[in-house]
Amino acid sequence: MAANELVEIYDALAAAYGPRGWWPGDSPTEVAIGAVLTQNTAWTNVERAISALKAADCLDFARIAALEEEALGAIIRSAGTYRVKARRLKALAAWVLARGGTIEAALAGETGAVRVALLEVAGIGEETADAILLYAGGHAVFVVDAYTRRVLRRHGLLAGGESYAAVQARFERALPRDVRMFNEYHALLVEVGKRHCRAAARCAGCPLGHLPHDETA
DNA sequence: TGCCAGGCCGGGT
DNA sequence: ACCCGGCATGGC
Repeated sequence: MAANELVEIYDALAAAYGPRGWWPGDSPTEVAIGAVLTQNTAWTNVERAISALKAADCLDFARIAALEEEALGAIIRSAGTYRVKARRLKALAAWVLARGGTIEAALAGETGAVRVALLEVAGIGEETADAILLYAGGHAVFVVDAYTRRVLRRHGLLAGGESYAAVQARFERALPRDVRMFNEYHALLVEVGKRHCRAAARCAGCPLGHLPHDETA
């Protein structure tokens, strides 16, 4: 890879799309809840569930902790896998309440330690943890998701099969450890992924045209 | 109309 | 240490 191909990709995407203003969500609480709801799920379905939570005045960890799991599931039904997600949101709510009662308090502290603690919550894996850390907590961790992998794979920068940690380390080694940039970079990868690299779509016309393409990836 | 979406977990090799 | 099925709605 050139001096820093990941920086070049960032520059190309930033030039094409500009600031994305991510994560969609008005508060750290909404961001964290959205991170769970969007697991393997299209964002349009998550939006409905978040609206329903707002309408029920339940976009709040104390309220979620107090809700019956079944009732919570009914509210977030449109997000899919709603029984699983109700359980996971309850687990996250319990975690938040045990760490001060607000997501801001729960996420305060040294990044590595908070990450380890988050990963202990049932239903919070590496990607969800990192999305919460970065977009709700302002921690400098790079979020690796399906779009990240697909875009890099299609442009020859990943072979496929690399671990989450390996992909993440590559970004974090190549880039300045900067919350703002990590935030923006992940958002840009999702944008280019949605426009040009969806599973059954093609990369034609994408801003990374200077790189090799493998549209079967 | 089937396949897919901004994963994660548990059980089986 | 992997690999796989289950979870489930709504859009194209």
